[in-house]
Amino acid sequence: MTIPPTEIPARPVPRVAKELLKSSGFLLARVGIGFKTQALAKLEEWGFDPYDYSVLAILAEGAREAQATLADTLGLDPSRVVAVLDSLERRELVERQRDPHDRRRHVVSITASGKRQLSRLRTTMKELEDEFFAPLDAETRERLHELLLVLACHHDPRCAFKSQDPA
Amino acid sequence: MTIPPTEIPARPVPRVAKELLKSSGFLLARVGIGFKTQALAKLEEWGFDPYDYSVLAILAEGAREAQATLADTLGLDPSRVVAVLDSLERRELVERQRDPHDRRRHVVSITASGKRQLSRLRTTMKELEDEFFAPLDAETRERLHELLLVLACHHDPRCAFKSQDPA
DNA sequence: TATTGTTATACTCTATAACTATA
DNA sequence: TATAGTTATAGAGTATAACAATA
Repeated sequence: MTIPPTEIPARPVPRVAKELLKSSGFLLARVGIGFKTQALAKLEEWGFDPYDYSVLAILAEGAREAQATLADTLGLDPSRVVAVLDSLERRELVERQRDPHDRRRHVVSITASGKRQLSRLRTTMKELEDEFFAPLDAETRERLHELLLVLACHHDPRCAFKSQDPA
Repeated sequence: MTIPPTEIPARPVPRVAKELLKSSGFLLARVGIGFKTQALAKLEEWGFDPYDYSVLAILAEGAREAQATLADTLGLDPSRVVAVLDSLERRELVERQRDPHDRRRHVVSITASGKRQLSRLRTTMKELEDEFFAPLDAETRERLHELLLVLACHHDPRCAFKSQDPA
């Protein structure tokens, strides 16, 4: 039962470098990717692709969008948007119609069925968040949210809350 | 110069769905990936691959590791660790030696040159962080760091600070 | 027979660029 | 000629599994 004095223990506890744990950026990336991984796994269980939820959420708010606008919003190449919409349209969660004012354009909108699915996804994501942020109490979570929003807005103007009325 | 009243404005401001901005998990993922993207771009400017910094940081602390341990720590398949180490060894930043106690093993360690490079990378990453977190004052940054560490530890035991002394 | 590190294969993802139809 | 959407091609990245050496 004596452990032989090898140079390297057979199963040392693998640990992240302390240097990296001191880096807020590293932690931010690691935790953020951790959440995203869990979220995508959850969505996949329900038969959804990575961008489905975002697209449905955008359409539920903005009503009707051209595909190029969706591409801008999602930060995605227009050619990739096609595949996402094909998949959503096949399941009748969104609709494409020609814009009568410019027949090159497709106007995309969410269907009633799409809204119902979105509502379910919302619930699922809410549950996942409650689980993920469980170690933080409500007040702390709120504080964290504020900080993240500040950073998000600072690095991407698309995140800015702002009423769209030009009035 | 009159704007024709098309159904969809030619260039609407693309904005992220409000629903998503209300989600802490979504913000966390987005900001985290944003930082990682910037960090990788920075490292690439210096001729470094994504895992180079982590590997050097681990070796600088833990001295000598078997490749399988590195794989565990990095959450990487052993076959991928090979390529990372090949690249680092070619540049003489790390060394591989056979473990005399078990000749199947390679004992990996950082070289003097590797330590110098690590020091430069450290500085670069520090600069990037200062830039990235600029909208937050020092105290707030510290608070954010604490929260992230709590979450990181909760979801991955490898993040736990713990003295390795079995004493 | 099991384990360490390595190499080879196959698959997925995605960026790019050609293509059509409209303007 | 330029733009919106689509399709096709090629390249990078990665997971998987076979492999050689050692235990």
